[in-house]
Amino acid sequence: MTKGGSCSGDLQSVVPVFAALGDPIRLSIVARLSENGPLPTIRLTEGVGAISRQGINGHLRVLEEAGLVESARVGRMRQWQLRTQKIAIIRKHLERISIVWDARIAALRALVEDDAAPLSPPALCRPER
Amino acid sequence: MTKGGSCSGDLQSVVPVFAALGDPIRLSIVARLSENGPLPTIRLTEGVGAISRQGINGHLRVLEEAGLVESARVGRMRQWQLRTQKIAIIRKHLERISIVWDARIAALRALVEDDAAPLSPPALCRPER
DNA sequence: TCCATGCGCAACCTCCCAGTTGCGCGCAGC
DNA sequence: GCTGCGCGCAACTGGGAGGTTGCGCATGGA
Repeated sequence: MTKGGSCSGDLQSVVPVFAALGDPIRLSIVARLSENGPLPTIRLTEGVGAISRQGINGHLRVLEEAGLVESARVGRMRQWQLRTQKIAIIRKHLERISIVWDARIAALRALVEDDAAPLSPPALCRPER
Repeated sequence: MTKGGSCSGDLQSVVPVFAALGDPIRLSIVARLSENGPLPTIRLTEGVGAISRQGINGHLRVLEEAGLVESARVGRMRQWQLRTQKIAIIRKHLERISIVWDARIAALRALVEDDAAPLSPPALCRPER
């Protein structure tokens, strides 16, 4: 578990979130929930071309297990709504990756342009073994 | 193409980016590139337990097609480095989804608490048909 | 010149999952 | 009561992604 290496911490825990968003149907579900507010399953099934209710249900389960949506029975239908917490978490991870990378590239560029001794490459984490 | 509905615009174009990040190996590759700077394929193969070079190569191709990394031949090895542009794009999409949703939920909550007429639900996009 | 290294291409295999279908149940409305 | 709508569960299936193996080529160093 913690053997994955690098100091990314719990980065691996957000893999299901990215995987859940990496599907056109699921991403459109998230977008529709964001724009139209909470919706029942049957409402989400309409508007997605040529896919059964059970197919949509499977996608909703994936989104639910990833922590991106939550649901509750309202009468005889199940209402789905977004949860923005996981989205905030992956936004933070992405921000960190961008910042660390840009800083590293800037440092490398400075090293090259200053023609300094390129030995001992800078390492924010570990020298990769 | 433009039939997908909702005013999400080019949201579907970032699906491959999320799909590329939705794999533990690929996400760890991105993290290692972010932390350790540009690396050749053979270096990325080490450190990932029990997977062949071709396996890593496949993942790198996926990341490349998603626009998350780019590569160049340096001598007899292929050097890989991050591209932060697509990361910035999906950060923007995620930010928008969070903001729109939170605003909508806040408006709904205000409607309920003010006990106003709950008819004609607010719609930032379209009333979902 | 010769050898080791790192990469690219192609074929092959395995297995997981997206999607369908069928059926039954619970709730809303008449 | 009865009927219809929306949902949940289970079994089945096809296709594609992930991974390996084998081979050949180009490059760098002795």
